[in-house]
Amino acid sequence: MSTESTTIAPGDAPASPPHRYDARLAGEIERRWQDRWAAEGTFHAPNPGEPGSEKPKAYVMDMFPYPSGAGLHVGHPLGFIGTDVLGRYLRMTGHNVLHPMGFDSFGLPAEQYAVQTGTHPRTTTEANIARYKQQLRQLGLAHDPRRSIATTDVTYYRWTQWIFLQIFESWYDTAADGARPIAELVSEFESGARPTPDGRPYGTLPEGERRALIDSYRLAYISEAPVNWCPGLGTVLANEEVTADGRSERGNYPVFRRNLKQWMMRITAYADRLAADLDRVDWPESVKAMQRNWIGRSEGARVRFPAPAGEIEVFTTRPDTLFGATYMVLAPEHPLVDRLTPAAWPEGTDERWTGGAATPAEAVAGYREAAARKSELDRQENKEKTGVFTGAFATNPVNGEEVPVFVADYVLMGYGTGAIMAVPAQDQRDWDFATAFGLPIVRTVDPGDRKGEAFTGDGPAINSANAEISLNGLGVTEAKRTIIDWLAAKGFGEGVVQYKLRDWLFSRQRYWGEPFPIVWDEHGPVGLPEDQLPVVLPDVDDYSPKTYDPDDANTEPEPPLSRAQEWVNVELDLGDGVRSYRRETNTMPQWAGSCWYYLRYLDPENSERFTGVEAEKYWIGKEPAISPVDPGGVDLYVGGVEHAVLHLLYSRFWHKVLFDLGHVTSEEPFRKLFNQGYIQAYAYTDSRGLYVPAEEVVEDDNGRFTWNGQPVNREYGKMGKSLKNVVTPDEMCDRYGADTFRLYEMYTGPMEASRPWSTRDVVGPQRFLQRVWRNLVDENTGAPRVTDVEPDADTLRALHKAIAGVREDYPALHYNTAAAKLIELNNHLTKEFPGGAPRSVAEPLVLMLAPLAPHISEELWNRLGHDATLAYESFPVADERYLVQETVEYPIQVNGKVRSRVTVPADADGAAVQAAALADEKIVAALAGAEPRKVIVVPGRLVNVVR
RNA sequence: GCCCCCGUAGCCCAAUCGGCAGAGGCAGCGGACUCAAAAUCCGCCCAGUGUGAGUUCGAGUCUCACCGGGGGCACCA
Repeated sequence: MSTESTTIAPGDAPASPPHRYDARLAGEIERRWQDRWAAEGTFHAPNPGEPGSEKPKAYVMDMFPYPSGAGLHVGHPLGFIGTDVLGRYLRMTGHNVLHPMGFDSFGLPAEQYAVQTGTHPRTTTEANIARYKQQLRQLGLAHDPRRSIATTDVTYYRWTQWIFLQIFESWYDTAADGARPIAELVSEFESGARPTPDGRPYGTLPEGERRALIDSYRLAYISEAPVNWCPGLGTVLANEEVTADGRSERGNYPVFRRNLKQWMMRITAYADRLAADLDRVDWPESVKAMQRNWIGRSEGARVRFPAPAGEIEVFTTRPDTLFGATYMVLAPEHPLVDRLTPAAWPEGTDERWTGGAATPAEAVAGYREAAARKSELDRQENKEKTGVFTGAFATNPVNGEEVPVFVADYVLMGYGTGAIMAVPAQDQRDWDFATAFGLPIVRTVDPGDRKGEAFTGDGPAINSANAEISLNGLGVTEAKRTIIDWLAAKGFGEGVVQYKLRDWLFSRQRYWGEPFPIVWDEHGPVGLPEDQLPVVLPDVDDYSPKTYDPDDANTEPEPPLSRAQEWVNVELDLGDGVRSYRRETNTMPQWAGSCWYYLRYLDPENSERFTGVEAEKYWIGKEPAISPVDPGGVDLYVGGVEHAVLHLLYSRFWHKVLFDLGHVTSEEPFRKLFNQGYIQAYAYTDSRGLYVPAEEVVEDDNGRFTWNGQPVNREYGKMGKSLKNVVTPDEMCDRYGADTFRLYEMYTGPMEASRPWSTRDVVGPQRFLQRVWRNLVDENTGAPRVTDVEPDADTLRALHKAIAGVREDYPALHYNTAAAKLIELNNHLTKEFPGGAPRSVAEPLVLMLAPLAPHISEELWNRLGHDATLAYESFPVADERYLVQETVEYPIQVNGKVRSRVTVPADADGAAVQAAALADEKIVAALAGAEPRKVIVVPGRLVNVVR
């Protein structure tokens, strides 16, 4: 009864052919080549002077990641793969390519984990970096492993501290329009070339005063500035760490605006250059626009209005409307308010102006208190104009009118002078206030038919003349120029440029950041000499800052380092004998390390200098051949648009300081910037609104989504653990291999486009690689199956068309279309050469595939008989002969609609094409004997007959 | 409220200077292979470009308005 059973038990199902390119074989190939690249140092980029550096260089770089505990998901490597493809292509076209990777490893999560568990942040950070490196390695990225840096490395942050000292020991010389060493400023004061503010000789000033004077010039300085103080977290926060309703993003604690002593960086000194030099870099217009907007350059005038308590200075962009200034407003915090306020209300004060208070002082105090209590949210949502009269008047300098002075919170202390001249006729905010308070409105620009609102457009000036000057009839631009000249001549004001940009709050009350290379004596901060660097973070028992009752605004930040008393109190000899100092206990913000890492990659082992002089010139020096105003910088910097302003602006600022001081030759850090899109993902919620595993959701025939049979809601957005829709590169490498994963990410769309992740679609790229493999390798034996047959003309045309196309697409970062062209070529091989591809086509195909799918390409190249890596092989070059067609098929349109086609020799001239078109029988029929009115022949494209 | 970007087959995406709307992939359908299925292979189907005007011999592409989506800024004088 027993028979040979042909039933195959599950588990040993007939395996696919032993040498089929599947996930298992891909994995084996990938690990083997990754090991070989590492062992041979394939991607080591030589520095100037080393063999290989004579080639043209290319510096391609990613925004480095923060190594979080969650590891990478499939969205993170998109840009990394994109730069890798470009780098590999450039290497094969004869470039010396630098493609490094590092880690932005200071940061809050490791510190918070330390607070919770007592684990040193360095332990967590290093474990996370190790995991990131492993995840990145499996993707086959051609980084130079010798140049990997982390901002938390002591050998790195030593130089972050050094750069801080450069900034601290400099001042901005507006005459020279650049930073200079502070020692030169001291010399100017000492010699008397530069007088002190009150004229006393510098040498006669007490030391404390001399120090304070010099400190007030430094590019890094201590300031008592309004900051976001969060007692619940025990730290000050950057603006972007505070939510719109005035709470901390992390922990949701109240945040208070408080004046606290903090380190600031004088980025405002560079506002003009930061704005102007945007014209010299190759960046997306949107990012340039955001930076310009952030810097907020506006041209206008300062005008002084005489008042009993002193002049009130205002900034206005519309000095042409001065004759329409009918009142003034000071910000509630304006220092002049108290002096202006008289003891009693003037006779006949409008009741709407007093806020119901008996005296001006009372009204002002009440209003200030109310304004301070208002949350950011109130101010944003409630734009109704409020304010009180100070009881004082000032004099409009153009017409001698007495105008009332108000306090109102729609004027901000932080912009301009904190005071405005109000011109209700030409400013809607002033119009609203004037209407609410019954103030006069005088039109000074002819508004045409517009009534009942401010007119902010251009038009002829009216009502704008005094005994000496008349603006009447002038347009806005002309009127501005005229009145500024008059104001300057009379000493009432002058034209100025104003910026929205503020100085950069640079200190944080945290543990896991760079310590400042600063100690304090009785007079203030002292920069440590270079030989005392690095200042190493001390070990502490408690990593948390002192926290307080979240609602208690009247508390002071106490950084974690301040408790390390034996570290804080030091005896040092800084040149005048051993003395006692206290170390600065704040740490730097996370932006510090990322401000200059692109410089350290150039020369990571340098222990004498932050980066090598020659290396800087070689990799990022100015290249006048690109443009006469080329500022230098990284050739391509790829990252997300979320860093459009802060990181990129801070980095540009530091770079310009280093340039001014002669430490670098380039003027910008990043010559070309590219924002990659995001991989997004669907997430699904059940009827209770809880997220369900996205992987398990299915779509039914009606297009509805269900999970375990129950209907679920689909949302589209980020990938995240809490959304239960994370897909990791590790999973993809296991299921398909890294090459398939790389190809999928590059193939689904152009680099700049955001797009949904779709695991289902990954089989497409996998099938393609499988087909390439099968065309070149026998799936049963693993032996190459290329032939030595001469390819036919069609095949050569297909090959060279692909080469020409791919050579255009790679450098333009159009990887999706490059891949399509390779698929097309491979499809041609599949169809025409079922017995194996001709070697003369197979080899260029492999080389062209290599940037996108490097492991399989290396393996194929090897099996085709080449021992060396293909990383330095020459990229195929198209032969023009195969790109020209012998004949061209012209579509023939009649009135723009295609009616027929004719095929003519490719070298036929316009007349011949026209003759052939008009002779076509369908066209003859369409014309029905009539003469065409016009015939348009577009060479190589089409013919359009107009009847 | 202001500014910027994007809307092309069921889905992801192509389309030089304005010149035949389709390169490629996914899904779907049919077939080959298989006892069967998976995998693999071959073939096929599918939109007139968000809407409405305008310029043009000709518009996905240029202009204007509107609709939808995304992003930035938001009392910055």
